[in-house]
Amino acid sequence: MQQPESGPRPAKRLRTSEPAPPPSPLPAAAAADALAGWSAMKPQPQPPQLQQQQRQAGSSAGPAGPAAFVSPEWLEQSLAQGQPLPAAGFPPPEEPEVLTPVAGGRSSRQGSCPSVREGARPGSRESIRSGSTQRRQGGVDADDRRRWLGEDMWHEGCATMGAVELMLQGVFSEERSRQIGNEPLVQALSELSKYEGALAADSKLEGGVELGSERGEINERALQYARAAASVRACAYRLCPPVRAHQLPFVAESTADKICQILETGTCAPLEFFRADQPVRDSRGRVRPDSAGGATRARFCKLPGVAQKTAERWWQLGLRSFDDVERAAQPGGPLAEGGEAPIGTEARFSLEHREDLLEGTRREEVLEMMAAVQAGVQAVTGAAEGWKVEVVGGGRRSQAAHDADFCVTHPSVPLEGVLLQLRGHLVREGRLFPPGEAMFRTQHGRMPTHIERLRHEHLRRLSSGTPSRRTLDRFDRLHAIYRTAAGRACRIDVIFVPPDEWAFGFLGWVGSKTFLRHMRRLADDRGMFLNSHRLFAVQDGQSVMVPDEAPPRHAGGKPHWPPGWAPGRRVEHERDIFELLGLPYREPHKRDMPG
DNA sequence: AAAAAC
DNA sequence: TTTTTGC
DNA sequence: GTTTTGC
DNA sequence: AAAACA
Repeated sequence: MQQPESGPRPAKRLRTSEPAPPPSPLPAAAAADALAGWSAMKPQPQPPQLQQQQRQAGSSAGPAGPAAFVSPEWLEQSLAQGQPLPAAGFPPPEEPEVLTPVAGGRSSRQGSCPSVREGARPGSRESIRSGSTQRRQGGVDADDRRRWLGEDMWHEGCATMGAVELMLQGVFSEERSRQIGNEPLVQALSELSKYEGALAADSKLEGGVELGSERGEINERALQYARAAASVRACAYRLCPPVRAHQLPFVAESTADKICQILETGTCAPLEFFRADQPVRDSRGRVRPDSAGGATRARFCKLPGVAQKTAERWWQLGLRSFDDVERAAQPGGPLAEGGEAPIGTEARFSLEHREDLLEGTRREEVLEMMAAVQAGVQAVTGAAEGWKVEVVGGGRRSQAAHDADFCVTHPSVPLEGVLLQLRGHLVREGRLFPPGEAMFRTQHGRMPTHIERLRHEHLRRLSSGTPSRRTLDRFDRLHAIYRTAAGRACRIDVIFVPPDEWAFGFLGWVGSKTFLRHMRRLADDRGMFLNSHRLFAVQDGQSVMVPDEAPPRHAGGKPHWPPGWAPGRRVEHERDIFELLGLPYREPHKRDMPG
């Protein structure tokens, strides 16, 4: 009933300090070490047939013309949407998906206590028993929480915590979710999130009318689907219809409906519209402006150097495939020099090398790049010992990664300027495509004074309540394209993290994005401020570092040292950050919340 | 926020 | 000035 | 009912 | 779209 990974949390060792990370092994050994977790993971097994069904649906696009057969689901969903749906996603109901009732005996109570649930729509105040009895946050009752989380992860506190904290008790592993049988649903919700994300172009003004969809920069729909996808991935039992609202965190009526449709038919209305490049409708049945071309625009966005704006522009020029874009970039075309919307250097390169870039990075390529970074920092600093180069990002969480990310540190060599030297070194060695040819961006020189800036930002958030623009981290970073020995082009990111911020930087670069959002929200709920550099709290109107200058806060913002912690102990490992936040530790491969 | 492309 | 950049 | 949603 | 808060 304890958190399986965190071990006996209370009886933690009490250390003073051990400032220096262990010296780094030779490149090859370091590589093997960093990737040790991979060997435990198996190559992708077969996705269930649900996915094949979905693929087919996507390929034969087009709205429902004079369809020969109309399935009940098609009719139902078309009516719900107020418009005819693309017929592709609604095959004749020859054989309804084999969906056994919930596995493993946990289903015993499923649907068997309607007394609480039937009238328990959030809309009806009936569901909230005058507040006194076990007022639960997040709408999910204790039984549902327990079934969702699974017995292994469940503990007393889970019954009453907020939804964000509850989510962070979960295990987010694609492998686990696939074994349970929920991964196709996760993929469908994640796909929806990506389509929404690709639309996020600032549609503030159009024809002088505020469309009001975007407040600030967060895309609420993409966020919502990402949360739902994460919630499903952590679900301990196989979901099968009917899925009730509030059966799992971040799934209420609307999402539960879509989940049921996906489980029953393999798809749902918005998914089919996106896949067919058709505009989707909002919950009130109105066509959402600028929502056409979801599938194509999301595909364009996969190229480094292409994001929402460029994807939308290409779509509006009538381009529907990479081949179209390539033709348009030929002399005389709209994307050529002097044309209507000339293609940028980075996008042009990405287009040319799309076969490499879209395939993702293979294990051996990650190892090759890591060895090159390791050798590079040794060469440019003359320090042969002590460098730590770790794989972070998706490559650390799972086997599949679209790029290679590395965090680099050294216990004693100052990191200032090393990034620029490394960059020059790798270009001279012919390993990086040079600036002007491909993506080649660096950020450096922001580390001096960064702590004071972060304190300032922390306080500004508190006082002004301004949504305030986001601040990315201030580490020296390189974002570029690496040329492997075999001549393949791979996206690479290198991040220099000072040793005293290692745990925070590592955590922030391992992700996942959705996981970090939850962690940072929890810190906020606790009255703290977490970023890739530090954890902060407020004391006497000052921004103070946790745990160096003040104890962490717990529920209600109360200062409290967790078991094993006392003034003087410093954050050295990722696990320390989980403990300060009162969370069970999760290995990187269990932080794979989909986005 | 800041770099780079425009 | 606009667009993209990370987890 | 209103605000927040990551940094 | 959902949760937390007022």
